[in-house]
Amino acid sequence: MVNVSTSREKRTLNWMDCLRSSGYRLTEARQAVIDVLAKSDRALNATEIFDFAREGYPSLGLVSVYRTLEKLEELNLIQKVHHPDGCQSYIAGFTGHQHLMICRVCEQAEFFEGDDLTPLIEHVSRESGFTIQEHWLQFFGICSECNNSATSNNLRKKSS
Amino acid sequence: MVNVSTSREKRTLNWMDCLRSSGYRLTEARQAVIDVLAKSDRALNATEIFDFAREGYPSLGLVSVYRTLEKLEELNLIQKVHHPDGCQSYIAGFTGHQHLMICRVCEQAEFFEGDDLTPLIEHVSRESGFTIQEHWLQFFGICSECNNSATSNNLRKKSS
DNA sequence: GCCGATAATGAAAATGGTTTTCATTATCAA
DNA sequence: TTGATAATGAAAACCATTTTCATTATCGGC
Repeated sequence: MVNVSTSREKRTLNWMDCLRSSGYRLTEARQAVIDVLAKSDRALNATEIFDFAREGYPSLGLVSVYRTLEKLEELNLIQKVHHPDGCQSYIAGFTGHQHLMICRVCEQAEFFEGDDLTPLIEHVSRESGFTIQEHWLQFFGICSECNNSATSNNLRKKSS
Repeated sequence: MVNVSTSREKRTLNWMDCLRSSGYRLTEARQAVIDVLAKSDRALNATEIFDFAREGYPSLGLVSVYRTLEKLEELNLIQKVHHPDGCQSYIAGFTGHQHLMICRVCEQAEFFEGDDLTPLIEHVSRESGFTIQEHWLQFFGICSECNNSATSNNLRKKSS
């Protein structure tokens, strides 16, 4: 179990290095986007990133948010998060392919390792003849913190 | 392993019964949409459904497609399929919650049972303190048919 | 079988998220 | 410092979905 917060502070610098060493320029707009995303423990959509980033860099354009997201995803620094209603958001990736668990109350996200999935994949693959190349696993629920405040406080719930 | 094609013919009638017994009217527009979706072995998006359905019922409006999808989903007759690029499509559901395996070549979809997932959910839940309420699992790969034609024919591949 | 309340329809307009275009600006290697 | 060009922000374009609205079709009651 790896919490997203791990070494969140170094991440900003690390990402900028990645961008530079991939031949991309280091601009203020990109830094503003990276600052927001690298520090967040929940997935954010383009508009949210835009709003947060403009607090520190008001001249930022929404287009630059999309363009930066594109680059960061291409470099595997962030990954897409899919929501049941179809909306997309982005969260800092840890390393390689990981699975997400998302709290419906505070929206905090945690990664978990999915090694235990291998037997299922093999089983399904054998039975169906499918060659499985990629998988997608997300859990939705209530994190321990929100669980606790719910028991002590008996309500407090966000929209579904 | 349950193939989507199971009792596909009866499905159209069954869905119309469901609609009626839920107090919805039986209209030509709805039948046109249902005909398409009930017979498809792959997930279709609203525009695809619209195009296919108009072959048999040219006066159909796109809005009615969306409205019918809404009702069918509400009655748990179809389920949403999420694609890596974010687009949404719909496929006939079998019963209750099932997981999907989607062929990247022919787009055919097959359901598989996910009972084997329970230990993983319990494990993650115990370690993280998360109460897991819902999960989402999709596999992407190549189905056996497309696997075969690929080996015999060595190319033939759709866009990623 | 007809009637009438109203659910459902299709066309057009509105909306909202994302992408494209383009002239201007900023970055960074030489 | 300079110059090629990557990156920017604003505005327009796009595209899927939703809303609005006047018209039409369904189906229970007569």
